[in-house]
Amino acid sequence: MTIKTNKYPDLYQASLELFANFGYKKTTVEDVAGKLDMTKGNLYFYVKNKKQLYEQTINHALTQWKDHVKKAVDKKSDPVEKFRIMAISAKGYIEKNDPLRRVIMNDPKIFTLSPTEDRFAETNQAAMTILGDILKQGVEEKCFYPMDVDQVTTYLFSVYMMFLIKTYGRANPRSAKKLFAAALELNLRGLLAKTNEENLVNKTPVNPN
Amino acid sequence: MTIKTNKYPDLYQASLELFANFGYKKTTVEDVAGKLDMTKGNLYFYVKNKKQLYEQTINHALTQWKDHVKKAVDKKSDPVEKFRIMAISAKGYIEKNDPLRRVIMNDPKIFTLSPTEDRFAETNQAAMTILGDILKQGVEEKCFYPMDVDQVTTYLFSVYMMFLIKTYGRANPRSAKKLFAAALELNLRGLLAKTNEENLVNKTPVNPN
Amino acid sequence: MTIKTNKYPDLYQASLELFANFGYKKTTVEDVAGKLDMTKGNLYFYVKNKKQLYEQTINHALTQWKDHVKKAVDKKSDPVEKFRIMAISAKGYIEKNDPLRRVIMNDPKIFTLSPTEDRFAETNQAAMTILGDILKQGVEEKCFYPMDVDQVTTYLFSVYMMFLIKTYGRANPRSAKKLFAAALELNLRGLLAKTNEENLVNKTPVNPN
Amino acid sequence: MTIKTNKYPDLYQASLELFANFGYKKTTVEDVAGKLDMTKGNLYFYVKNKKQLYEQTINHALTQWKDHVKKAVDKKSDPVEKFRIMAISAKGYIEKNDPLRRVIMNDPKIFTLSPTEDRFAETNQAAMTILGDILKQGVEEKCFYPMDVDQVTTYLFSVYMMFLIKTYGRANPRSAKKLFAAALELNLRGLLAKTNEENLVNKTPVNPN
DNA sequence: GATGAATGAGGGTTCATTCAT
DNA sequence: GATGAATGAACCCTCATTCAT
Repeated sequence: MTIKTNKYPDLYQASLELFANFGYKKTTVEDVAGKLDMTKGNLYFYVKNKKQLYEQTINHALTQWKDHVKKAVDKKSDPVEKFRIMAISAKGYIEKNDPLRRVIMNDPKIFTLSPTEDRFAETNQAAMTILGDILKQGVEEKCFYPMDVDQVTTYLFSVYMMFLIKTYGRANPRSAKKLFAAALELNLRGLLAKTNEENLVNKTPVNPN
Repeated sequence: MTIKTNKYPDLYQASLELFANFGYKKTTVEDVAGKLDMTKGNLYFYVKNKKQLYEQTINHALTQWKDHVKKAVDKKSDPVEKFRIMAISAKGYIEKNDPLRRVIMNDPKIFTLSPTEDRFAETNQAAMTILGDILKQGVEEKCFYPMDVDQVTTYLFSVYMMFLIKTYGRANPRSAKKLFAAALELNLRGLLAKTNEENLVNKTPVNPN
Repeated sequence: MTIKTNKYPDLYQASLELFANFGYKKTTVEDVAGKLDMTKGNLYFYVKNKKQLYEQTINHALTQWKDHVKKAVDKKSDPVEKFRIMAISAKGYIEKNDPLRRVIMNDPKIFTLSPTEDRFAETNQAAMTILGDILKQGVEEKCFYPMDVDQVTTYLFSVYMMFLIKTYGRANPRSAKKLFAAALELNLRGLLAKTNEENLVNKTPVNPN
Repeated sequence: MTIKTNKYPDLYQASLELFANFGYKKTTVEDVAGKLDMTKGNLYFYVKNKKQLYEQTINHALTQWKDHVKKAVDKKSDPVEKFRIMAISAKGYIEKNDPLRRVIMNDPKIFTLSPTEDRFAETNQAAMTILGDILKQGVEEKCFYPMDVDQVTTYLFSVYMMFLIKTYGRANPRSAKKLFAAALELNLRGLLAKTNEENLVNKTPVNPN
């Protein structure tokens, strides 16, 4: 009795890699099928059309990313710590998941600020909530300055995403690291209430690997 | 002697609008020719191929944007003022130039952090220099904290670009304005040396229109 | 001993409706299976292939139509009466059996005059015989003019079929009724021996409902 | 200086023949292009898509048929003569234009009684008008019985079309001829006012070739 | 400068049919 | 009897690019 194998994980992986390497247009449905050792026709048994294959693939990958960060953040209790660990774990994940990074880089609309035309609204919202909760907590506990949490959340989320996407995997990693550190410092400087600035002293090492 | 009318301005405008509306792939060479009341064949007299048409068009538009900001910045002398006016005039320009904004939104690679594969390296560099000079001056005059100017320049430049692109033209303008103000404050808070924080009081109105 | 339910009646009905609505080409085997709450694969247990499914379905429906007319005709004895009742009952049946009508409308080859390539030769022959017998009887009894019965049978049969198919179910029913009456009158005028023309006075009402 | 050759006549002919031989579905756009010694791509320069190619082709052919009949009818003045010559010339044309006949045979919807969904409404209307005018004239001149001209026109038109289409080219031509003669006689018998029945004596030979 | 026509290389989709379980 | 999966063969249509005139 064989275990019915769920083909979607493989499917999403193959698909993500191809879209990353060749972009949406140049990736053929036949390419994807070929990588899975199945025929074009059969691929259409699992997926409605090329566009949907693409969106499902990305959604799957984004969800995994978000879950990974969420898990890391939940281990800390201090907002500043949470903020740092969030930034670091998001960075760590995308550093190692190059295909996802490249796909996003080619399709900037994946992170839109307008929920209307956001094909991944749900996933993106869930991810933003992680950040929003940290800021909210920080403001309540007075370690962050009293800000308009929603606005700052939106801003920081979109900025971080694009920043991570564009920074890693390219140029030399050393300069990427410095860039990341500079950005993190700048933003934390901005966030902190003046009385708390001693927090700028780095408690969590930026690059844990 | 007849005045030979230079067709490129019209060409760039038509092209930009179409690429903005339909994206690179869906915009056909015939669309562009049609908008200019010429035939496909004739368009190839002016332009080598579709890709080059696209890049020339964007380069043209980016250069105009940069010149507009440069002109505004040169009118101020104080670094904080310069920083503010830079942010505001860049924002003002893109707010009114929707096609450019939409084109960039569809092609995130227009602003790359790696100069290697940057098709608009020259123009982007020139634009970044404007920002870099402001920061450098600010650090020298000790109104900004002593930072790694190149890193921060790179970070802020890319972050601002993407932020502007994604924010304006969509959602309601009121929320865009608030978002912009929050971002500007956050970044200035981060930049300012502690002794200068009274500068946070807004001297230049954020929204001059 | 379980009562094995014969699935063919349902199968034919579902099939007929789908072919009527979408035509042969656009009706997929999966559509038919779906309407019967079975899978494509299982449908192939009952039917050899799509083409055969189509032909069986039509043959089934044509046979029922023919039987209905036959039954009505057999109740009369006078040829003129028979002719009229034949026309009327055929019309009545098809008026109420819209799917059949639409299928025939989409596939004119169902009624071919050449028996060679007639996929429904047997059924069509049986139907034509009903008409032929009426004419023969009419000629023998001298109420119809002395004609070449086979030719006229063939002509009238095909003409009536196409006429019924094309007339009913569409446009407004009132005009259809008038059209039918005009056709019937024209043909009866043609058929009648001159001495019998008083028969044109309608004994059987054209529209008995 | 070469004369610019209009490619449409060849195009329509090639197209008509292929659609006649293989039907709409089985005729490939590539088949048509091949027959014209051009590429698929170039065919799309002349024609929007397959469906439109088909409809233009048929419309062209129907129009030619109609014109041919119209020309013949216009040479006569007596309604009975006109009626006969109309029937005969229509028959003669379709007898020799087998591709058109076969195309129509495969697509019964070409002659619809409902103008709504008639893709060839205009052409069909023009053709019906020829018949309608004859009947009207005949009624006015009292050689036809006083009928509802519109109804009878519609009936006779659709009946004749289908009859011609289905009769010729198939089976043996001898039986076709007899069938046609029988039909014509039947219909004329029906049309004639009683006082004019001597007209049934055939003045125009049925088969002039 | 301008045009109409031609080319050719794809790529996405659909579906009838089969078959192991 | 029934199912889910797999196959494979078509076919339509798009478009960037070229070029003779």
